Amino acid sequence: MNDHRAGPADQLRAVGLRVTAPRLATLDWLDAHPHATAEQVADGVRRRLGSVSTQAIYDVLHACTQTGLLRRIEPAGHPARYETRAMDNHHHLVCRVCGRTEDVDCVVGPAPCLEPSASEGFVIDEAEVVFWGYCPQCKAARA
Amino acid sequence: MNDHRAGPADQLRAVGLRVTAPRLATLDWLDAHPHATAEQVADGVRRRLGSVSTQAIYDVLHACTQTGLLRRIEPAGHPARYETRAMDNHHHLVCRVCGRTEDVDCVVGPAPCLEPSASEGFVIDEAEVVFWGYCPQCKAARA
DNA sequence: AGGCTTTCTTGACCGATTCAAGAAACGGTG
DNA sequence: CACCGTTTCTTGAATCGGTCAAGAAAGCCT
Repeated sequence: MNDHRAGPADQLRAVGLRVTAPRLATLDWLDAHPHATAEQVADGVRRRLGSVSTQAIYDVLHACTQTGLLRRIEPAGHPARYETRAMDNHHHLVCRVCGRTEDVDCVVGPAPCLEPSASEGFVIDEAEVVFWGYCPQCKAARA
Repeated sequence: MNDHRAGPADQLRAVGLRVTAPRLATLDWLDAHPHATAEQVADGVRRRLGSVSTQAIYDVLHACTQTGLLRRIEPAGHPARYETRAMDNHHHLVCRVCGRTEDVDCVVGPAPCLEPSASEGFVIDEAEVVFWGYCPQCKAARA
């Protein structure tokens, strides 16, 4: 009834998507490897299923993103990354060099910087916060 | 001595870049048309100078971004945009449909959401905030 | 099991941007 | 003020991440 702690198959059914091997493998892989790129997901899924087309991976990621099962993050200058933590709007910490991405929970209480001063007639529905910096590895590599 | 209110030529000299027609035209155009894409900059520059290679535009934008004369914004799913307001870290309001971008001054006092809760060993040097929504035109078009 | 619809495979294609080589232009110097 | 070395611009090809399109295969409702 609820999709809290529901397996990937139930999650898919809950949003009206068919249950297929590429989709299950993608959701499983992303649960274990958050913030993976499409290419990394493809690698992981193929390791489990054998041959799967690149297009299928993109289709799966797209379908799951649109239905809210996945969240897509697109850090400037890096390929898009995906994560299963899609419902809460937490933020991200991104390495400028390698693109490594980590979760950051909301900083200033529940709703962070939402509500800008002047909105120019825009209808705003999301405030995205990205912290930019250098991960430990890349920081060490440039010294 | 200071580059406050200095013309584009002085700004270029101040950061050690040669003064060339494509650079002056680019900075002028962006002063008048903030948040323009590379293509829009190319159009504007060509309107003033005649033929200028696309690569030259990218080189100019790159050089000026690296030296701090320009700031590059890269909204997910849209081509990069550039602006001359590079020094203060204000934020942006982006239309999901057309990519139109507007400035938003800092919301919660001077330093907004900087300093995340857990930083995973990262060295953080910037907090980027993007407000996503629909501009008046695109909002009207989908009704 | 049948049949409609969704999803996957294959392969071409795309936009935005970058790389690489040589020609042209800037600007400090004699 | 002409020279020369370095920076910048031109030309043309290439790259990356991702999308489009058509048909084959598979899911799932009855």
